[in-house]
Amino acid sequence: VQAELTIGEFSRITHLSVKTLRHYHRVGLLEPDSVNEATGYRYYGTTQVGAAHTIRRLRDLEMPIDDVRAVLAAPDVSARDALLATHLDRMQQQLTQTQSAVAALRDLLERPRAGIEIEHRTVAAMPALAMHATVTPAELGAWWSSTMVDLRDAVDAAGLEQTGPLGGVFDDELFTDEQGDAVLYIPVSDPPATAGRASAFTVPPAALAVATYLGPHDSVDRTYAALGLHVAAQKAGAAGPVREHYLVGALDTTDVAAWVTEICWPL
Amino acid sequence: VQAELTIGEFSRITHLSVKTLRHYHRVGLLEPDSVNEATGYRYYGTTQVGAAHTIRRLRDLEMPIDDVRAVLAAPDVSARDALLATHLDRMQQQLTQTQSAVAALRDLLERPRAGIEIEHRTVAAMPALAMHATVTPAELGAWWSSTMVDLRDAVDAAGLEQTGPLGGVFDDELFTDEQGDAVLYIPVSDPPATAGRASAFTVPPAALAVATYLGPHDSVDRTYAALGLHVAAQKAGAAGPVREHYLVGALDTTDVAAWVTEICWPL
DNA sequence: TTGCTCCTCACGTCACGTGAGGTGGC
DNA sequence: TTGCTCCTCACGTCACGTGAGGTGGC
Repeated sequence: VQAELTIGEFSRITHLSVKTLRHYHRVGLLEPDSVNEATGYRYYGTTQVGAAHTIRRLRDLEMPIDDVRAVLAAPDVSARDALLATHLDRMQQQLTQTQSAVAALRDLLERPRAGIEIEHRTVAAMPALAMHATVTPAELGAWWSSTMVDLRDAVDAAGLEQTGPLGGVFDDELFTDEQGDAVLYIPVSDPPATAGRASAFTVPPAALAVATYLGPHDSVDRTYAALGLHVAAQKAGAAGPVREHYLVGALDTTDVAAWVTEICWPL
Repeated sequence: VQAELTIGEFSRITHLSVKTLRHYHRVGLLEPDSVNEATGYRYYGTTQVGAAHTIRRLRDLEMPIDDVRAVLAAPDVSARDALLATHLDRMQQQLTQTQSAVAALRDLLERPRAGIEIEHRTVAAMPALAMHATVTPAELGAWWSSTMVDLRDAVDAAGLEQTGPLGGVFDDELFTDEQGDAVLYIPVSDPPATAGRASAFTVPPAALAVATYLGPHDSVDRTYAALGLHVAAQKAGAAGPVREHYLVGALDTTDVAAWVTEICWPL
């Protein structure tokens, strides 16, 4: 027979608030050992303290409750550790994003809005090898970083010669709405129909307003704004997806300050 | 006359979603230059792009909207920078907390639950100099760190001699509810009524169950749990606030692994 | 004229916290 | 018996996102 604790006792022992314990019961994360049917009183067993501690630790790390449930239900230590590792990876990514957000803020406040030069350019259709995805704005960053590497590997594996800089084509909806198509491509002279997860793609011809941006990708929105205002001033409506050309990018150097990106707004 | 942009154009230019822009209008964070009364259409001015960028940067750093509003309304650069510095401090604190939460998780998963030794002890009343506060659990950590230093300074400034280790008394409500009284005290033989923000305090006599905890304060809940279960097993109800004695703590060394804390649960 | 853009309104999300109003347990 | 503990239920918080249903602008 195991000792049963009231919710108040269990709260004092685990340092989880009574409201929180009731919430965890409601959502099925931590069910009391027994509940008195007549009174509704919850009774916790002493062996539940360990689970409570695990939950507390994971919630301190802002792991979603559904994921916490999965950790508690993990069949063995290696499955559990895999779930934890995934979450710690996510946290590491967030930290990286926060660091670049701080840098972008500093940049915005300190760097004078340089007069951004805008050039008009007409480009012909161009054969390329590409990877596509329909993503949300939140997913775009992760997709962009990983796909860039995958694409280069696919081009290398197919023994193709790159005939121009890596580029991307992005639906407007990716910025204004919740979902849109994204494409990353590498120009090659004679692309096969498919190469691994990549496939042949023809970058369409277009008239573009182009501005060049130097530095990490996080502050690129300032260049977008300058371009967008320029185009709007010309009363030209939206005429298709925007493009980016990575003249110097993540595949070339880890020094983000050395990155050179062309932003292209269709006319 | 300044060019006016529709919400869709402004969205593409600033990379803020249309839904987000409407939300910012609703809460008065970023009001369109003009709104057509008949149709409700919002029109943004080109000069609002800068504010939009600032908002975006600050929201990327999870600054609450009310604080963002304050930054935008700051009368000068130094006032603005002060607000930003406060937020960056908060973020730094969060980062520190996250790091210790990761350590605490690792500790929980890796360190075998050592058989915690519990001692019963009866203590007499003891004169001390103390600082009090009514705080929420969320505030407790920050209050604890800063007050500890303030209290030591007050004792030093009053030229008093410390007669025992720094200690704390904490209401149960701090763990089970949303608010409670917290006290930090330093035993001294003959305390003045007040010394700076500190005042005389008599640590009440008590019968205590005591366990010693080695290491950073983040994993202290495991010792609380062992003590609480021990006391519950003896069918002794809650008999007043818990106490902590910091035999080795933040005032003594920055090496958190060397900290020694006695946790005292009243009987 | 067509279809694209814009609108409002009510509700959902996430992990709880708040507070009213009431009952059971020691 | 008293008052302390526990209960439910509905709503609030925060920063938006969702989706229905409808209208205006080029």
